[in-house]
Amino acid sequence: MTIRVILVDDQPLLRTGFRMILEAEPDIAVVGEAADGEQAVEQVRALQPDVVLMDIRMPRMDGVEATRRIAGSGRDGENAARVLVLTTFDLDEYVVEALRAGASGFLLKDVPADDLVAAIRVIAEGEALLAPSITRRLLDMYAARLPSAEDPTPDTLAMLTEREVEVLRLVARGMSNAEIAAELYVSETTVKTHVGHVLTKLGLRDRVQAAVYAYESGLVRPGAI
Amino acid sequence: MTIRVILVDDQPLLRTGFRMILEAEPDIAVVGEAADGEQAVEQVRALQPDVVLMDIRMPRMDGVEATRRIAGSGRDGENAARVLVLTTFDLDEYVVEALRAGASGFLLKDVPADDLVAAIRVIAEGEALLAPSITRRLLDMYAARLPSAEDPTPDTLAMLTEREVEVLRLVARGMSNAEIAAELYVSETTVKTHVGHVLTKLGLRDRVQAAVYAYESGLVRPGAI
DNA sequence: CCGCGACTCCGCCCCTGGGAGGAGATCGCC
DNA sequence: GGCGATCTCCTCCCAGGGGCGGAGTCGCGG
Repeated sequence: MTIRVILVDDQPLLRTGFRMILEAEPDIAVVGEAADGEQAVEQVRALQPDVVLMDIRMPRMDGVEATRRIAGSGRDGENAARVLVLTTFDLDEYVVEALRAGASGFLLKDVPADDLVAAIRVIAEGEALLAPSITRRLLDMYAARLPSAEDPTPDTLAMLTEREVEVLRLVARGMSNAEIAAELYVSETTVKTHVGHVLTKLGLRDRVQAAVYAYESGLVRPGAI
Repeated sequence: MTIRVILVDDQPLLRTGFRMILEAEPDIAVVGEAADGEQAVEQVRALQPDVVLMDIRMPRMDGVEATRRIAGSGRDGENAARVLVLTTFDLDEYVVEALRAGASGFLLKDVPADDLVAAIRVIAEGEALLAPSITRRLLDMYAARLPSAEDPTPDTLAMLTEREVEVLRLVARGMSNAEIAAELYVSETTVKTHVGHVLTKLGLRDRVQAAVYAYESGLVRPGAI
């Protein structure tokens, strides 16, 4: 059971290099090459590979979009090709976008040949694999995102009184001062006071920013309405 | 420059096994052992290791909490020990919790000795590393989060023109009409027109509701700012 | 007891925001 | 060519939002 691989990179030399590395492995076969995203999508459709080695920076259609087309098609069709993304630098934007696009792996181009081959085998089995520096970044984002969700008290939010948080929640539901007043059985003036306090305490300008802050801080979250 | 490691597991036999594997490496030294979370935290404080090999299931204080204490202390103190979590099963809850707690790595206990040693070296360098099956799960969660953002078209949103969506995004970042105008190089009047169209098309009253809608529809999501 | 913080309420003033209504430019499609 | 959609810009109007200053009640803790 050989692993069918397609190489996608706009530099022919690089493709040749990878091909030589991979052809040396008995269980891996390079069945196709592509120089840009559009070709890649066509090749994948035509050749039904197991793994696509994808450069992220390419002309015509970039690697992210190509990854989306290829990996995304797995939802309807059964056997989608797994995409292993390669890049020279570990630029944030590309990493995040590629992973969201459904890539199964992400390696830097300076990866040792052994690691590349090992990565292809892992990915062909349906697992996933990231370069350590990227894993680290992912985990950082992961760790950074949740503290704010577990205890929705990112410092500044802790300065608000109970009532102010209550008002902020209602602001974040798009309610006007009058509506909030009716909801809380207080006068509109009182609501304005609370809103004012929230704004000054959080260093915000208007209720729109307050609503945004409520979502960003995790105080309210999508779907909770 | 040897890597100082502490082993944390409630099974003495397992600790001995790991110790034998690691002591065979010239650049790794096992400087301590602990049988539960509380001991682990003490040992880390006392011995200042580089890497903590942590079992996730333990009496007294579980691995997640211990990880939180150890990795979390890195925010104030400078050199926090990196935590490499080990587990028998790749149970979702533990994985997610441990990663959120700040673990730098996650491996299954059936990992080959070579891989374990390699993982410790990677983590000692400040990078991160996950078992492929866990990487896969992480990416799936990652990718699963986006589909709703890829087609942010809960019917009504589809009625907006490209420009209107663009304006809506900026409104959802708390920007005023004047700021949006500056950002898009158009007049404030134009922005007001677009905002007005967005409101009427979506059946909303003001820009606050528009911002809320942007979050609720998945057009923008927390953390994406 | 007195101070302090939280919550409540008032009036005044100004500015942003949003509605109404119109208009010119470009593009693509019939 | 004509038509619709999109994007752009304008004026007039006024209600709501937010800053500012002031003030009253309650409960807690020094």
